[in-house]
Amino acid sequence: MESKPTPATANFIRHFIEADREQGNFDGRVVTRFPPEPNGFLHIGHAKSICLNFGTALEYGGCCNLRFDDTNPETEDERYTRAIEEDVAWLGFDWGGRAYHASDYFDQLYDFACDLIRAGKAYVDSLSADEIRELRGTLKAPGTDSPYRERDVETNLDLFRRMRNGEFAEGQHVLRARIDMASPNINLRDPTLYRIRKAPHHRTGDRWAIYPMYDYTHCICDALEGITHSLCTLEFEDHRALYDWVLDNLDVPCHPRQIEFARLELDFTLTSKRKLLALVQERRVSDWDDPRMPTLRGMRRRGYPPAAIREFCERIGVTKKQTVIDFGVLEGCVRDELDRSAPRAMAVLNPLKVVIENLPPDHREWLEAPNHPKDPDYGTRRIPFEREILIERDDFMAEPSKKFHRLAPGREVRLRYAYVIRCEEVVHNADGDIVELRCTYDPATAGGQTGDGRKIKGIIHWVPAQSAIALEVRLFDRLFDVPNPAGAENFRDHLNPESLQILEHARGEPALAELGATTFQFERLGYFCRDRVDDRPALPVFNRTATLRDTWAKIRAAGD
RNA sequence: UGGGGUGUCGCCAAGUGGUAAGGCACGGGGUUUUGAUCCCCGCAUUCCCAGGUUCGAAUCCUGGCACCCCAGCCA
Repeated sequence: MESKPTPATANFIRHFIEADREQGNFDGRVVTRFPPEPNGFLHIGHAKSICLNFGTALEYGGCCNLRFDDTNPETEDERYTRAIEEDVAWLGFDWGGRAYHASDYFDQLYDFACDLIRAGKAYVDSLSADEIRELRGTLKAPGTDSPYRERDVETNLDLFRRMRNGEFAEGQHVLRARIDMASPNINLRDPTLYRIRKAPHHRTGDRWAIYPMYDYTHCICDALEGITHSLCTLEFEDHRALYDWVLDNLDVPCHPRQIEFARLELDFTLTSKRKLLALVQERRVSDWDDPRMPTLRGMRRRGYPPAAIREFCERIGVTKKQTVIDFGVLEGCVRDELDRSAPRAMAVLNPLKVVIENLPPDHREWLEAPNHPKDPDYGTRRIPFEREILIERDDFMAEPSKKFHRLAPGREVRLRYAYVIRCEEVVHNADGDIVELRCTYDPATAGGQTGDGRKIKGIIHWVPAQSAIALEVRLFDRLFDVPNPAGAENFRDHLNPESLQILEHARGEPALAELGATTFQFERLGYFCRDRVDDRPALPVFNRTATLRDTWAKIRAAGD
């Protein structure tokens, strides 16, 4: 990318950071954090946050921490933590060993809560959840003070200690901030700080019977880690007042600035952990890393290079307005990156046999082809040229349309990296289907020349019939091709994996295996990922010659 | 008149009083042993609407309109 008119760090965030630096806030440091809750796998939406947080820190010479927001023991699990670390690393970011957990701070969080109680800023409420909701008021009507709001400090301290010791049942008490039940901002109507949970925590076991809430925890963790700019999504805008209230009323080392940005929305794509989890549990997909999943690991198996996802995050920008990004933008980034980095090979999806009549039956000639059209560092591979070859069925038309310049009766076409052939005869079976083409080749046309200077417009890919190996692959439609993303029941109709054979020319050739790449571009067909899906390679991205949708329709029609 | 946000090309997005960047998509042309890539060229007299201030407004003021978020002991 030569010019980057819209870099990963949003300009509106830069304004805040630069204003802070001019005023000497945070000693000019910039420290961010990526704070996932370990209750699911990372998806494309998280990639935006990761790129923003790490990108911003990098831009200002700061650093970015990884922090697991593990304050809800009921939904979280250690396996997610490891997966998240792997995915962030795969995306290309380094948290420099600073991987923290909110649970690391449980003791300090508890002490701070006691400080709040002693300052008369928090109290133990013994109302039920329903009663609390009742007294909270509505969007338009103010709330009402709890009858327990005026409990004295000693009682509160004692109750809170006993809550921690597990002396009470879940729901019996709760610790609340003492702010303002009449606040127009509902988050300030004495929000819950701690609730009783008897569930074991994946890291602290059964050491705790109470767990802190997000609003109380996040700001303190930020402060303790010396975070300067706490970037989060738009729905937390209303929570900023609470974020600031907690820090203003506690003796913490610093007061980070919370800045909100719009979360990613990609059309046709689900970015709701709940729905993705449902897909896995209902076996609509094989697992979280199924290539149809919009998870980072799904995309990895689909063949998306991490650089493409980073570029995507840069192209879409970061603002405060909620938008829907065209899926094509992501695909474009993937194609651009793959065009740059994917080794090339030839394969045929829907074969049509071609017999080259002026070649002896035992003919085998080794032709050399570059593995990348622009980068010689990718080396070359050798392809056997034989009397019988296979070409793509729709590279031949019995009655060519005006714009069609590939093979047709009496016409010539170049076999990529090989010779020009002419179609002399079309062989049909009893049903009238085309089963074979009889052609002749022009020995004078090696190396891209034609000998007599005639121009050949069409170039098609091919595979030697005897030497080629069959490879079963699976075709996948777009990720979550759902007209109405809200309706999960629509999935079934759109998640239709199909398998088919491709014939790869590379039997006995080490080229593909030795290149070390996971994704290859097959000439004029698209990009194939060699990562395994149900023991078969997945066929992921398509170039414009054959879009995924078109190919799908084609395969279906051919299969009927 | 509950509070908090957002409105610039089909989709993103710069712009912060000086006369509408850029990307994607799209259209046209050229190169090409992938109808790919690559390279040119085109693509908002106008910034949600209506008034106002100003020599000058997407940017300031006033009044509307539209859309999103908030009443978890989730994050």
